[in-house]
Amino acid sequence: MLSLTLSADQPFNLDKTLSCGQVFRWAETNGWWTGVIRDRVIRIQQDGNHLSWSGADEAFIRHYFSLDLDLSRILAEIDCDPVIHRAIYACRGLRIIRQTPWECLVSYMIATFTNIPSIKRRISLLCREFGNKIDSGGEPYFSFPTPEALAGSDEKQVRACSLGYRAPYLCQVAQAIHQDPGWAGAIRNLPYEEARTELMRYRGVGRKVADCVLLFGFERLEAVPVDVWIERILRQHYLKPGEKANYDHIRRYAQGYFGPFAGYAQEYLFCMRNDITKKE
DNA sequence: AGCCAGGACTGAG
DNA sequence: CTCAGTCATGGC
Repeated sequence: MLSLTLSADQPFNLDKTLSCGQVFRWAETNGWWTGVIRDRVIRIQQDGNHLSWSGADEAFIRHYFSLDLDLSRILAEIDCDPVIHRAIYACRGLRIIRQTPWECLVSYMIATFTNIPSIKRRISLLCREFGNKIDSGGEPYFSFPTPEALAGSDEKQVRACSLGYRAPYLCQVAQAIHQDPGWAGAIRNLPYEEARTELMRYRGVGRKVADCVLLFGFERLEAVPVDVWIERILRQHYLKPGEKANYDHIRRYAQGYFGPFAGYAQEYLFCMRNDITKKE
């Protein structure tokens, strides 16, 4: 068991970070979060400014949770109105996790046109079916399937993970990336708009999925994924009533309004989606 | 029971 | 370019 003490000027909230819907493979049981990263089971707990965990070294934990970023400065920069201010107050310490591009891409392809509990369930089935079993004493855990494992699988078997019409997209992207191991490096070297266009060449990857992958998998903190919730929030609190605005209008508005860390603003607003949207 | 969900694709205008 | 129809599934 390892531990570290967070400095006072470095806000971090483990619960918000793992429960806000950016990652889908962590589960909490009486205070302890358990997740699988690469081939390792990680258990972690926060008690005030104290972080305790097993399954990884400190450098990995700091990197994964972006503890090296000056979050106070980022939050100060996006804190431009009462709506986002309230979200920052409520979710302070939420950090955007550095996911691996492959897992992030597949996860958000699965995340189209569904809800978060279903996404978690489907990814869990996918790992159980195509990942490697990890012995950790108690219940079995499974690693995320490699491109190779998915590329060589039967589409029907993939579909059986409740994936529906997404199954052929997953098989295709797995084959493409298995044949092109340098895909992530190539995208990492491109400017935002070009990286986005490149990601959208994969079938099943549209604007929203591409923005999620850039934000959560490639550290493009200016990326603003616009899902139905973010669109609702922006229309209700930021855009003019009835303003005609398609995806890219809304995305660019948020990027211009919140600046280079607009992705953080997006995630804080998403975290507050149930409190700041009125249903009618 | 029916509506909705971290959308993408296709074809028509 | 916009717009509607369609896609497969489960949560609530």
